[in-house]
Amino acid sequence: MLHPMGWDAFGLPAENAAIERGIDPATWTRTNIANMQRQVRLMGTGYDWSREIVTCDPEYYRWNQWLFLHLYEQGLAYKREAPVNWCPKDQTVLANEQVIDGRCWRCNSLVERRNLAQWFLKITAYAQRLLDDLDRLDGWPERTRTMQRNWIGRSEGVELAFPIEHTDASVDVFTTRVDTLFGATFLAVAPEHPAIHALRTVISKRHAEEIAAFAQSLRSKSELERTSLMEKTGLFTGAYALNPLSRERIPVWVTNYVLAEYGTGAVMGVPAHDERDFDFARKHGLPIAEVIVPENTAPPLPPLETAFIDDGRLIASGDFTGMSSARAREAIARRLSELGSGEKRVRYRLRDWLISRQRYWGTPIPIVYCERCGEVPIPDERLPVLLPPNAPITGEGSPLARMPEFVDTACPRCGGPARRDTDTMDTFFESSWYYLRYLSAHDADAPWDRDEAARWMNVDQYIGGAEHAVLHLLYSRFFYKFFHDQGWVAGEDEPFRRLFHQGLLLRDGEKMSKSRGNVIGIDETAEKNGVDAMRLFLLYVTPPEDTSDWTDEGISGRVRFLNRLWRLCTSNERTPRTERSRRHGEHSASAGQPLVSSRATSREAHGTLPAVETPGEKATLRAVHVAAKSAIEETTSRRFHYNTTIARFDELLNAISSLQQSNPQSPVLDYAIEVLPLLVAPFAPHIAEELWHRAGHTTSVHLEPYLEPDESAIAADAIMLVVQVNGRIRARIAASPGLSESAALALALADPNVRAQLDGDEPRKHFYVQDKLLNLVR
RNA sequence: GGGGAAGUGGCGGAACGGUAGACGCAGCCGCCUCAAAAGCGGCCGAGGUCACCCCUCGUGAGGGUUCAAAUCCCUCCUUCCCCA
Repeated sequence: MLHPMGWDAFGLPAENAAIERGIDPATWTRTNIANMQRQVRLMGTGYDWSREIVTCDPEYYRWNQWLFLHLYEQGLAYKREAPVNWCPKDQTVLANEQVIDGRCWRCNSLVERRNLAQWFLKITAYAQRLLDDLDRLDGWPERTRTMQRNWIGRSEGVELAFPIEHTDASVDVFTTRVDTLFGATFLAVAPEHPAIHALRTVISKRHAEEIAAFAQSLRSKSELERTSLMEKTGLFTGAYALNPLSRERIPVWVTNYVLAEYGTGAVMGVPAHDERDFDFARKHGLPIAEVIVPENTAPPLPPLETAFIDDGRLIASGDFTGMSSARAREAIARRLSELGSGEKRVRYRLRDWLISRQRYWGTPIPIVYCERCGEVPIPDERLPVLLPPNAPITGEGSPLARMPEFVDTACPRCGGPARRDTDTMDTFFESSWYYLRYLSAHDADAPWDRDEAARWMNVDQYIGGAEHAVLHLLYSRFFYKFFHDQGWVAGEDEPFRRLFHQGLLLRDGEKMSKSRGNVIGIDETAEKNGVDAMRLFLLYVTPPEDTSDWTDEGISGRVRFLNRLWRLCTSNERTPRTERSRRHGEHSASAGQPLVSSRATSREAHGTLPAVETPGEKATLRAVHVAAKSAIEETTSRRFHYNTTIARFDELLNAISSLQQSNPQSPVLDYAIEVLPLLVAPFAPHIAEELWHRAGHTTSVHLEPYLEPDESAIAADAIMLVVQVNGRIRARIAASPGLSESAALALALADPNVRAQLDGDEPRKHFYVQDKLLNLVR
């Protein structure tokens, strides 16, 4: 098993520390990593630190650059102009989540949308594969797969052209509901749509000015505002388009709810059968033409109160009248294709991944701009392009752009003067492939070794927050498919076989955060309660997929558990080991040796079970093996509900306590106490190791095979048969296991309360669950 | 607005169609102690004159499927998440 640890170290927090407190991002990051690493180790985790990676280390990010260049070579990394969120004061782009109510999250100035040349990765080239392969990821939570499906957003429809009257121009629209084409009563285009330019010849100066002002007023609005929050508004352009099939003349409007960068930037307005178009048409007095009616509807039709968006049967649609929506979609698509006016198309909601950041603390993009050769990639052997130290980080504009010693360089192709790209990469770039770097953490010649990748990949169990469902987890899948296509990884082209989302840890019902001041100090809490108690508590409060709430009272229960464990194990030391061994010679290897010893397998090592005579002994032996079984099952099933396993440990201590009182000389007591450290070792590693050594062992408990649950110890030697009459419990009868159906029936019918409930009747039917329950039906 | 998940004692949670509330926290009673803490033992969903028998009700609300439902299905309410 490979269980490594590393640090996702580039990104904004380090840069903000530099801006706010003047600390060098590299120093700040190193200090934090050192402290966090110390705390991770303090918690008694078992990572392979020889494979530790740090993404801001040049030895790591040079491979970011290397991968970028290979993507570039394949045409999967490209630069183009794109509208971005731009803060005019800070002179930088902002991510969507950094724009709050249209304003910069930091300086509160109004954010503009600007066209800037940006680097993109062509994730859309993998859209269909990313979608299809979700079906195979059955080790992933269904909700995560659904989210990715929705994010990719495949839709099948028709792209068709509406010619603009009196011009050579036409406007393309995409629709999944081409069956409603005869109901189009207007054409809605984004105010930034390039066709607006072509309309110049047919629209008046007054209209043109209004449209320009309208576009300007929407410039700063985020997508969310325009499509959902704002009222749907628009302006008539003065131009008309022609419906390609009906040849009907429909007005062209600009609207705020159609986005230029989305789809074709224009939609056909069908008010009768689309809610947004319905609202818009009502507001602006546009006609509402019904062309789809529910099956079995006879005219006359009542006027529509809302849009009818379901499939139905076509009316008032020329040759297509009478067809079902499904048939009409096919027929109309075919006709449009014959006319050369449109084609069936598949579109995805997924957009290419914008990776440019005008920030300092990230991987420099390994491209230079040469006066003579243009855009030139840095050759592999000249990597890495190092991030220069002492950057002027002020929070305003790109720091790298203001560093001539970084920007001015020589063209790797012609040697002439050239300028470096001053953008850095989105930090999701490095997190999309780090899992492969663990395999060859110190390889100076390649990002990872192909043989190692063939041996280890893919990741058997991946654990991460649900907030990455459509970010990190989608990008990683895209990268891995690219690696697979390059032949760099073998086997399946999916990186993570099984995925588990852990929940958050809250405090007082709120997310722990420095600004709320409710963070628990790991050092102080460990000092006060001990690391083992912290570990047990975290596992015990909640199943790991749920959000947990840290409480100081809650942890006291685990402290008590550890104290009990300690007392039980150490009190037994009063009896000299040799004496005990002589007394219980049947299950100890030789006098003076621990009952449990280090051997190759659990079966050999933890060997023979002690003889059981009393119910208390049976219960204790059973509790030992039930606990072991729980620990193993929660692990192998990948359910990880160790809260139930720890409850089994509580029960075990309860059983041992009472056995200790009733039968202090019992060999089962010795056995249980011997294996206790072994059982709790993965959960409370420190106390387990100490108790293990105190019990006379000289090797680590953590190198020992886990206790193999013994089914004969788990099997109950007495059962309680629950007898129901008509589904209600009427008796509990003690019996021996292996009770036959007829014997169970006889026992039940002999019970006075059962007889009373049957009131002299014979049960008509009965249902028997072996050794558990008998339900009699009157 | 659409999609998804979840609602169980005072609290965190068990119970993957078969004894609802395991285990812990908090609380109450007792033992120990000069006393307290710790520890140990007991009680702890609601109700019927707790007689440690037995009965009734009870897993957000209402309906359904089933011999049997916290669990499966439908409607509604609430909360959270994702998307618009």
